[in-house]
Amino acid sequence: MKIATWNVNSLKVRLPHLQDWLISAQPDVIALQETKTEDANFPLNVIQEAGWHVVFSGQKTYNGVALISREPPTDVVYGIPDYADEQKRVIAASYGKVRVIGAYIPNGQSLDSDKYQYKLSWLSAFKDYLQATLQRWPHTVVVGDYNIAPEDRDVHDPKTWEGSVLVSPAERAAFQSLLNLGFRDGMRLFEQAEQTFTWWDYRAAGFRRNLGLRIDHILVSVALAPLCRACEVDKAPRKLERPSDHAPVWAEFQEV
DNA sequence: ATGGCTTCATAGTGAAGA
Repeated sequence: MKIATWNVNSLKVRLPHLQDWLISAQPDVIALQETKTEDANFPLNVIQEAGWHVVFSGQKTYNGVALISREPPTDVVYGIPDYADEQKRVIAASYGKVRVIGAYIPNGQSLDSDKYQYKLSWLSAFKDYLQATLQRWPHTVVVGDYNIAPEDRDVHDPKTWEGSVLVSPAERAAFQSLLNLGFRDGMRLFEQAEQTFTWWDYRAAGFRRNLGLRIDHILVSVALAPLCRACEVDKAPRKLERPSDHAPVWAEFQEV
């Protein structure tokens, strides 16, 4: 079973890239973030006609998440239960015994911003949600754009990023507290090349110079981790014309 | 160099992203 995540930065713009990637990578489930599409405008027919199931939760201009799958989803849950949030950032579903949560964690903007406080409280609610999810579904993967680079080795130039969002001690502590619930950082289950990133700045030729961050993650529950066979970034879509600034990340699992 | 580029909403530019 292959589970992937991709911040597409507008599904409308990236639909051709997504269609190509679904064919070339053959994921069983892919979580999308930043669809930036109201549900009424979601390209449902295009995806269904290509043979996929899809559930989604979107809004105008910002945010928006979706889960595309080969098999139909069950027990679909939208948002974080009991956490009022107008921003469409979370969607979850089961595929057989495997629970998949797709998330677009807030960016935070800057350390002195209200959005940073929103990010930290959001992460607190998300943690409670993951804890409850694990109790019901031991085989859970939590994928998406976390907007957190967990360690300095996940940052192209830690000095440049010091004092910014995505790398602050509080954000990194929140990420660690998610792992402490009983998850592994999927990519860290395997050897990765130095300077392996999932996002590169559009500006200043960020991708060509590998000025990136590793902020898109696949968290694998401890029950599922022994079944994980690989976890990698696919940089190929980032090289296309008019790419998303994020690359897809995928993990392969032996059947549960 | 607090910019660079890209998106959306708009019909000039501004907000936001990371």
